[in-house]
Amino acid sequence: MKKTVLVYGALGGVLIAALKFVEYRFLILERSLEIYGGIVALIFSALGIWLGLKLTRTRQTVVVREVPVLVEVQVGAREAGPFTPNATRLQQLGITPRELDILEAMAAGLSNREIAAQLFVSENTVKTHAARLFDKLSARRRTQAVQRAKAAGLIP
Amino acid sequence: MKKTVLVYGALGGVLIAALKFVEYRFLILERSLEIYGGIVALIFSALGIWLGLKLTRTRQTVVVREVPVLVEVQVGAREAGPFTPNATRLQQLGITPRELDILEAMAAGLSNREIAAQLFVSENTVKTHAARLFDKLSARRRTQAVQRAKAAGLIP
DNA sequence: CGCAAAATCATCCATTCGGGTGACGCGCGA
DNA sequence: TCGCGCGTCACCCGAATGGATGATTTTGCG
Repeated sequence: MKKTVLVYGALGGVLIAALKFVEYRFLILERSLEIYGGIVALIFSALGIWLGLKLTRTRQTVVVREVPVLVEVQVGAREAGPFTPNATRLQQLGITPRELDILEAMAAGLSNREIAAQLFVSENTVKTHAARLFDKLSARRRTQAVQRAKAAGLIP
Repeated sequence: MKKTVLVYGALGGVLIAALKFVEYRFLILERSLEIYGGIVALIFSALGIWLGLKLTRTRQTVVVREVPVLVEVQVGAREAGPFTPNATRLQQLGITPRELDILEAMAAGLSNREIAAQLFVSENTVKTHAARLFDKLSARRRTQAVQRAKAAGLIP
């Protein structure tokens, strides 16, 4: 909600400026009021449309058609075997093996408590590992951490 | 669709009339140019924004023709073009377009508050959508929801 | 038009997360 | 042997999240 207000505020500012500008150029002409209004209206509706589109990008219409899929295609050269995390990136980020454990469990959608139970440690321990992970991954939430870890190739 | 066009047409007419009206009333006043222009600009930018949002909302227009799907494994989702969520599964789970929005934002690691800001709704709304999502995905946590959504091919 | 689904917003409450801090033990290498 | 990295655990506190409802508005469709 605050954002909308800000947008409108900025819009207002631009508007005033534009008005001042246009005003000086058209003030000479006599019957320019309609033209003036029309132009302003056009400009601003275009602007509005553009703004609306801009704000809600990636809103592509989903035209989906189900096609019978018989065989799964191994698209990329994804190895069929077990996933091996990118060791280079692991070292770059300074992520320890234990932290990787927590990361994987986290990506599986487990809560701290469940991770603790699975790894036979206390919930507090999981939390410290998690905190260090967030720090190293520059994440503030676990979903974000998972997302970045996936992007970095640390987890499948 | 035709209806909407008609509505827009009528709206345009009304606006023109309103413009004329306002014009005559303000023509007497001397320094009304800014006010007049401002009003017009405001109206039309608002209209434009609304229109833009409206137009880009035509998602889900074409729905699926159900085809028996035998095997369907979403392996290593290579970005071979824009991702299209599995509409069949979407319908099976009864997930609405808006909920999908929340799901995507959630997968991107955003907090409820951030999602609310991005989609221009209140945090409470995001929470209700999220709650319904958890219900439909049988998830208890957002990480779990994301994980299952990925597994179901709902998100990249 | 009128219904049903979807979307929006709200409130209350319990749980979970995340941040910060401090501490202890173990193994390894300088 | 000492320092250091790593793993472990604890406590506190504020913020975020999830659950349960209820309500209203918008929208799509017959």
